[in-house]
Amino acid sequence: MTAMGPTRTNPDLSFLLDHTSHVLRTRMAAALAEIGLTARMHCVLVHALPEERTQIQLAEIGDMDKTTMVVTVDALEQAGLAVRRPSSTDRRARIIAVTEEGARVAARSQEIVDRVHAEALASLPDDEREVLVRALERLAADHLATPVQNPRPVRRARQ
Amino acid sequence: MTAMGPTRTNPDLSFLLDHTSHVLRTRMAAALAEIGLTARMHCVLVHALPEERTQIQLAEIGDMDKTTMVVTVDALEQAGLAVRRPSSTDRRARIIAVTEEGARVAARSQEIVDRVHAEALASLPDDEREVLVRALERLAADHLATPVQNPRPVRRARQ
DNA sequence: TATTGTTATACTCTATAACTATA
DNA sequence: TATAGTTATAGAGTATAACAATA
Repeated sequence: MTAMGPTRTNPDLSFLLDHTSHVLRTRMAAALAEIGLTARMHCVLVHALPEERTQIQLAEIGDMDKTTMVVTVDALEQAGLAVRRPSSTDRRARIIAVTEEGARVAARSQEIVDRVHAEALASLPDDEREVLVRALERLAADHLATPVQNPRPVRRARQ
Repeated sequence: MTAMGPTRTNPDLSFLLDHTSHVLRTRMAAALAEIGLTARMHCVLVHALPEERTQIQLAEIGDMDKTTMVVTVDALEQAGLAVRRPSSTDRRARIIAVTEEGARVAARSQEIVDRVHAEALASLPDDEREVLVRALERLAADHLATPVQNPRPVRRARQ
């Protein structure tokens, strides 16, 4: 959200992407909160629904750490939307099984997500809408596909 | 970075904006780190340069908290790029004055910012590039102008 | 030895609260 | 009373380390 410079000839792509993604995220969080979900809970729910998937597989899909997945699945279990089931093929792994209530909620949350996206896109002229999505998909697939590794802080062993 | 759903008919605008803004941010951080700057330091530097501005004014421009501005200005002072000067009109306020070295660095950092943006935009076809920027500007100005206030956690007084 | 999931916690980031000096 | 800037720190988020069970 930091304005990267006052130049008017060069569009501030950083600001535009940061601002729009941030505001859309707040809108999405508010809309999903109405049915008691976070974006992560929604993500896990909809990807656990069509196929038997383990926590690690769901973590990869949602680009979460496995420890973040633990708390997300905890929240889904507490809400009665999913349960951990032992995998039949790997006794270390847990399948995340969506409950009936979870499936109903997932349908509603996907409607909410689609509606929030559609509302944003509907605010654009038809021609801009299509090109925006195509250009973002191109950036995400090519030039802005992979994060650059920035130097991380060291982490000491726990006492 | 959480995929919002598997629907192929509805583009996942959340993912596209989150992913592209995140990756661009890592590229920008890496590029600016080569001359010892963070994005915030760059932002304060370039906006302090053309005009006498106080910390509060710079905080508003960069959408930072005033406490975040304190540490950012601390970093600029330690790097010898800016100094705090008392305002001649308000003895509470501090003008952030950019040093000569700071002005040189600001010119270089603005080049870096423009280059990183230009590289991203150059990866798109000409027609997509223009429309992408126009559509993002429209979203940032209209439908995605203002963050929605999500319920905040309470904060107790310190002991 | 490597991997899944878990717990505990170190670390960062952000912003609130409290404070001083001044308006 | 309100505001600019500062300090201290609460709280959230994230991710690393260590571990148990299993591959």
